[in-house]
Amino acid sequence: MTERFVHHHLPYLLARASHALWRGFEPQLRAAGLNSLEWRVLATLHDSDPLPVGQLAREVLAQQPTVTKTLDRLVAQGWVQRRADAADARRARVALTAAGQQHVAPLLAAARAHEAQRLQALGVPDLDRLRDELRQLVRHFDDSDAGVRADDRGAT
Amino acid sequence: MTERFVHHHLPYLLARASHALWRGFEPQLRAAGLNSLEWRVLATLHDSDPLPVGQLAREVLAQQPTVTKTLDRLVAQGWVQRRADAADARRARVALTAAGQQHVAPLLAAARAHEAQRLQALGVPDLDRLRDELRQLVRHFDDSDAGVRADDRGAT
DNA sequence: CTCGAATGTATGAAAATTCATTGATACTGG
DNA sequence: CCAGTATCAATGAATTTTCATACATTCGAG
Repeated sequence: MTERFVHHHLPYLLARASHALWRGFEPQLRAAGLNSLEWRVLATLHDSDPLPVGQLAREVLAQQPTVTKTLDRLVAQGWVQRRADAADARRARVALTAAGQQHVAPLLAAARAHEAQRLQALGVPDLDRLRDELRQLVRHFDDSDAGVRADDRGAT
Repeated sequence: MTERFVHHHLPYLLARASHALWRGFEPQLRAAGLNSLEWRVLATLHDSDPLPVGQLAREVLAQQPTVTKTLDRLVAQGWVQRRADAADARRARVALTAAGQQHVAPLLAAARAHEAQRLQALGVPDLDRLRDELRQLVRHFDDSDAGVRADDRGAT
């Protein structure tokens, strides 16, 4: 073999890169009383319309029961609320409370600062292009995988 | 705000991209009796020299006690072995057994095939450049963060 | 040498996640 | 309408991960 598997394998490289960039931020999350998933939930909700649990789970890359229990904790803290969905009684609509907004706001600023600080002096020539490519990749698969799910429904 | 936080934030974009690319492979892992971390451990070890537990933990993006317990499971399955380190009795040297090699081999092939299949027909112009940039980013931070750790040692 | 600090891994209790399933509501064809 | 099926979220038991700490070994100063 010419080089190690894990250095070719794109899903792993992406995860490594994510982890490397993020490294060092965990203490600030801990200080705010959040684990990674709770942070992703709050960060996702802070500038989103109220989301159903299942969709939120997909956005934070977690499974639905995990998110349900994470929400239980965040609701208990008073940072999140579940509202009824007007059109569908099975659905919950999840949103931040005012306290939740206030709690994440400084963390969002800190996360942006942390990212900027880590990226500067990094030799990647065109970060904006990188971001665009990643967005494109994510969108492509999110769309086509959703298509597959819909096909399954139809075909069954 | 012009766009959602999570669509700007590079660590999150990278994680999303990793997840999107990888999606659909989990059933094959399940079929092989592995969870994600166990898979990463086997994939990392299969083309590596025997690694100490701590270094392995960094490579698979997990914490040391998590890896210790994952190794216990993999050893119990007969896929991994811990050997003594000649130079340092505190260290374990972790390596695949022959059975472990045989167990991962088809998964590695399947993972490569899965990646190729997902990437084809994807509109990212230069995937090799993307890979290079990610490798560069990972290496930069792995090195500089290791430097920080060493500095800490010295300064304390 | 020897003592004190540092490092590498393991361990145990607590917490979070996962898997499988349930309960409740919505949709669809007849 | 109604029955059958699909979807959404919650639940409980089992598994995994985490946090804090312990144990053993190595390192370094004197």
